[in-house]
Amino acid sequence: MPQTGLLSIAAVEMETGLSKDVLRVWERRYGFPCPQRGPGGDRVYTADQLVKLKLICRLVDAGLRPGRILPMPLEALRELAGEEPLPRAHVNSMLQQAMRLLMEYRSGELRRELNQAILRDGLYRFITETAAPLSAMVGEAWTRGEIRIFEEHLFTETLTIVLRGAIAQLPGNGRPPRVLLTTLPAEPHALGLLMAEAALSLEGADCVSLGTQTPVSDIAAAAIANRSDVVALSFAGNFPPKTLSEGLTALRRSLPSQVALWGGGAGMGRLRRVPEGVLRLSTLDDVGHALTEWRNQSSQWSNSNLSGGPRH
Amino acid sequence: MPQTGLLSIAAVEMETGLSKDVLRVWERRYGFPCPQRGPGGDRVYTADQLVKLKLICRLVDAGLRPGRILPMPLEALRELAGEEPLPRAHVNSMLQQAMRLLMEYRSGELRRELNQAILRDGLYRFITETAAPLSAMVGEAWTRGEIRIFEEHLFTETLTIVLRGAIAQLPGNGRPPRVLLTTLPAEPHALGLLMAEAALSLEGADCVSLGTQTPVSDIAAAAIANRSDVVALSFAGNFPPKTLSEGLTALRRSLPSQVALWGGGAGMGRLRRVPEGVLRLSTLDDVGHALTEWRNQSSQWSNSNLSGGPRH
DNA sequence: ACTGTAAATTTGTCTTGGACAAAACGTGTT
DNA sequence: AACACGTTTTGTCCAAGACAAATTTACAGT
Repeated sequence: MPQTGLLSIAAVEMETGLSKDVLRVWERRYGFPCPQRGPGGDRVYTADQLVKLKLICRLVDAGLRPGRILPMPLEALRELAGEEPLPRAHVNSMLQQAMRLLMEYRSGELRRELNQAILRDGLYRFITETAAPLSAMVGEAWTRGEIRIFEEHLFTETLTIVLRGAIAQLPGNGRPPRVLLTTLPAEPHALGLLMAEAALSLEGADCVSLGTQTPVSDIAAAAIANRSDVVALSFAGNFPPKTLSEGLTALRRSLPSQVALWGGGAGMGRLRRVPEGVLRLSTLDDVGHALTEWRNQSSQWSNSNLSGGPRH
Repeated sequence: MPQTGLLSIAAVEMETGLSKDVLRVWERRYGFPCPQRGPGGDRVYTADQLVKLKLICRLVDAGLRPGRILPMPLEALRELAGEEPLPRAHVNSMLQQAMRLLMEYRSGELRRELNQAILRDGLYRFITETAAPLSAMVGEAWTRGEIRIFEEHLFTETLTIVLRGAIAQLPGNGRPPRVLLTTLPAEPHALGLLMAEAALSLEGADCVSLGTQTPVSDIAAAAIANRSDVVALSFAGNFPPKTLSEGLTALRRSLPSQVALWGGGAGMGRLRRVPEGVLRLSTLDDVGHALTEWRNQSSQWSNSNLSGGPRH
């Protein structure tokens, strides 16, 4: 059925991150999205409604209230979005070149270009100035419908190869802290995690990654088995804030108190209040700071106190 | 509040992966899980119920039916999980050693051991005799409850690093055919795909991977954009056969007829009838055969016929 | 004995309309 | 301004029912 451009409520949930409950209650209260119905009375959404919903999600994420913007026509929303202070940072020629290669499906050249950028700028600047902005650009381009899913997949795969290659070449001397990296079960995106791992490994931290989507209780068990000093989680921008907050709180409770809990990624930045005992890393630069901070506090603790370590 | 080990329905959804709807309908139909209620009538689950639920999830994944096992007491479930008839015959010392390292959380040593195995046996024998059987063993051990999810994650991550490293070191001279690798949207497992990519790259094929979970229409679009000669899909053993069959048929229709369609993995082996125009690769050995076959037919075609290439 | 078809069962997802608590907002007071 | 207090907004949860797809079972025809 998806060939016709029509979507079930489950598909819309997947695409937008809005729960079925929210989609239904918005329809009941504000009259949008008001989908057609299939033969069984089930909701069938159009591609246009999906586009508008995604735009609404962006605006809600930006702080606007659903009750205000949901009844508005698409034009008004576009205008609002246009007025949005666009963090469309400096788009240098390197990024544009990469986007062009991607859209022309020249993945081999893209990979070479990225690897060359690492050698030219160093891994740290590559991550902060190329990889991260490029990922954001690709995500936005997909939201705006400028590229197709398979191009986004190809980009993800290419950048993954490049980053993994770079990480593999690092000495891996295994200085403290021991960091356990993963994501919560609702977060399947691995790129942010990989960038964090690269940044941490670069500073000589002893990283172990579990990949994506590890249940909370398993993260805690793994942290203990691994004798981790730090658990680091990554959240994409569309991660539901409530789920995020609850997940972090639950994990903080399950974790021994001497194990620090760090959270990063765009989803983390969107959070109003960070749960107690959790350190927010707003940007990739914060990763380095947090590491230095941890090491300072750690040496203090080990000099003056026998038990435990830094809390966060 | 959950300091007492009590969980909301959302928390259980996150831990188990079962949707709220499923949790409610199971309770209604089978009487389990039957949580206490909070002040507002909302469900409050205990840690014990969560443990039993996770065990049930494993058994359901293994093919047992919810209606049969949900009314059973915990003891009977444990027995079932242990009894699972899985007589794993040929287990050489290398595999046992790897399993031991994994269960003792010595991931660094595991990685070294695996890399050493590549050098000792060669990449091809490593894939067929170590990586593939080991993946199966880990999957079974998880089904039987002998290892926890995070250990399975750690294994997947470690093997991924090793395989990606090996692939990166291959020359990548890009001889035909051009192969596009990915999985259907319902298949999130990447290891099988990675092993296939390694086997194909080893034979000098020109591989491009889209990672996992690409929609059918996007696979077709990508194959055209990439000028692929072959599209290769991978399916884990628990992949629903009906979905598999329909997915392959739909993809075969969307794909230009001169593009071959190959399917591999345990899920593929379970299929009774392979859709027309699809080549089944039952084992990893078949990958090499299929490649040789394709190249033979391809040279015949290009000598005797201007249009198209081999069909499968 | 095998195979294919038809009926019966199982199972996950979707539906409606109501209810509630936490968060955000607005207002008045110190 | 800063703080406490009602008010509105908003996301999540609930119940019980319905349905279609997937699976199992039963049955007929080679």
